[in-house]
Amino acid sequence: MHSQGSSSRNQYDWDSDDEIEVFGMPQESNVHGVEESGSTCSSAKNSKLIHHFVGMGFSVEEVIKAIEEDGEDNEENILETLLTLAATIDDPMREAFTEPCDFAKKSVTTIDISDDDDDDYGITDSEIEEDAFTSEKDETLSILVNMGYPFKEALIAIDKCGPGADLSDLADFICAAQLEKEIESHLQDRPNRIHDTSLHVHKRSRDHYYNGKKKSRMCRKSQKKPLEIDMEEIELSIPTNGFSIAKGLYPRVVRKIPDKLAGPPYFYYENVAIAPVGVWNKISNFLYGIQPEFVDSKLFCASTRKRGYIHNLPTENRFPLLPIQPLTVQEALPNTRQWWPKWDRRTQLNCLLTSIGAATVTEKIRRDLEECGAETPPPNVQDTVLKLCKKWNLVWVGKNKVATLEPDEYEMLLGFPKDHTRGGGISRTDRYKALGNAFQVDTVAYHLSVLKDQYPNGVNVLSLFSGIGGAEVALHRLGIKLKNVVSAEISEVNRNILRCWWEQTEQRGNLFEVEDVQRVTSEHISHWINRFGGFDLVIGGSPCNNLSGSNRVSRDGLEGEHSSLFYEYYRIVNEVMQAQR
DNA sequence: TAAAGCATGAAGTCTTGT
DNA sequence: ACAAGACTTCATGCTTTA
Repeated sequence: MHSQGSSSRNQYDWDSDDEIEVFGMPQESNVHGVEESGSTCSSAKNSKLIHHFVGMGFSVEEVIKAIEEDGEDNEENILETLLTLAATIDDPMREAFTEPCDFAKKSVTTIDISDDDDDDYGITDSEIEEDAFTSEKDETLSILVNMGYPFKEALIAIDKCGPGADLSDLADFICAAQLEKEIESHLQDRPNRIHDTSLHVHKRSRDHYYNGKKKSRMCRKSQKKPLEIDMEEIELSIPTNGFSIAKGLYPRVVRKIPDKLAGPPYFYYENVAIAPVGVWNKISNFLYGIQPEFVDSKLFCASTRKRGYIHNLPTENRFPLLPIQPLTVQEALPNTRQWWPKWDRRTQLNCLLTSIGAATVTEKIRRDLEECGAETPPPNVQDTVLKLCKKWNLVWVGKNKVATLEPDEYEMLLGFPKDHTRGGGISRTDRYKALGNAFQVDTVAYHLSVLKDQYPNGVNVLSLFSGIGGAEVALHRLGIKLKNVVSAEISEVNRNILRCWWEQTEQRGNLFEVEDVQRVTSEHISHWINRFGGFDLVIGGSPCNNLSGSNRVSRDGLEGEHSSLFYEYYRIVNEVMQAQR
């Protein structure tokens, strides 16, 4: 092997003389979340209204005030009042909350990297993210989330009680809201919840699986210890793939990692939640029987992204990236707010895919709306327009005018630095593709946050199917130093993106690039382990091409041409686990 | 020739109603 | 408990344009 280019980068050249089979579609990850949060309002209609407007990004106080002013029957006036309030009141909290992530403020001193020196990375205590804790709201939010409370519910509690409120009051507020919701749901579908007290995960119904989680969360306050599932009792057959994500449970993992797998080295695997029947079951069986954690990124940003994660990381004491991203489209893309018609009740976007809608779609919408002339289009037109908007993730950018998202909006929503995928000879089409395949950074970072305390001096990472470097960006934003990163990525444009980011952020560690995971041999792995003293984390999401519902042509399941690369992930993880345990 | 534009459903999950 | 309808999806491949 030889190194080339910058001194901080080594290019491994396995075999110089043969062609490369092109596979590979990287990945990224995500999450999901709480659908609705508790409300304290007594009137059902009032409560619904409050939810609606809070979902749009207004604070509970503002909404209540507006409802009192305009009455609960006049939604249009309420919205106007709220918009007026938002425009006139200079709310530092809101500003802090909606401020786009600032990635460019790190002052990193440049330190020479020596390829030959494996031990001295010249890493000093970093000031990364130091000034992110500027807002009291952010800090309070962070503490609450650390305590295990859902973002959205914590957010509403802070809005309601004020950021300076006593933590116990905030916690009480959240618990009360959760309890209220729980009771409500029990009353509504009691038959499905009879088996709550038994935690046998092998029940065939998704509801039962979730009920177990729900119970554990609900009881957390009175009984600190989370419910644990005895691995012996788990039949490792996952009932179905979907896992009823819309139930909106915050990621709370009840599964217990067997002792043999607990502790480093850690691995982290990601793929689409809604895969063909049996796929997750199989993946789970390969990855040591660990159950997937299904999460929807809508808890962490303004767009949905339902993904499953299998890992052996601890789940206690996770914390989110700061600043927290806006959770509504209207906050994330403030310029659209004034054009958002009241009959379009979307507050979050659907999944960001690898391609965008055609101009004919937005043109049709414009024409349809102009033709009906009225300020409020008739229900059938509303219906047609809404369906298209949801299908193609369109946002309002003018009167009767919708538009597809721009690549930089993809970047922001997914938690990447602005212009992360811009320039360097990359086409717009490729940007959409790369971003559509990427991790949602905030989501993955939430899971990886537990590594920060454990590795104050940094981590050695084996990053498979790296894509545009979602894992690396997540670790970096967490302030976890990257000592040695071996990154396998088949796409040259993606490798270029990661390398540019690596250099641009002045990483002090070493980046090793590998083109094809299939070329990674046991010898390579042994070599790296010897050289670095072992990997701390093996992370990656194997290609989802053949799993995704968007694929109309070759949704062939885990054995598909691209998705079968999962077995490469397993092979490599397994080698690392064997070698380091 | 590379990039952009565009049309192409089915498989599951989730919701709602009975 | 069940059925029917509503809803969403890390995409592919052909055609057109620059």
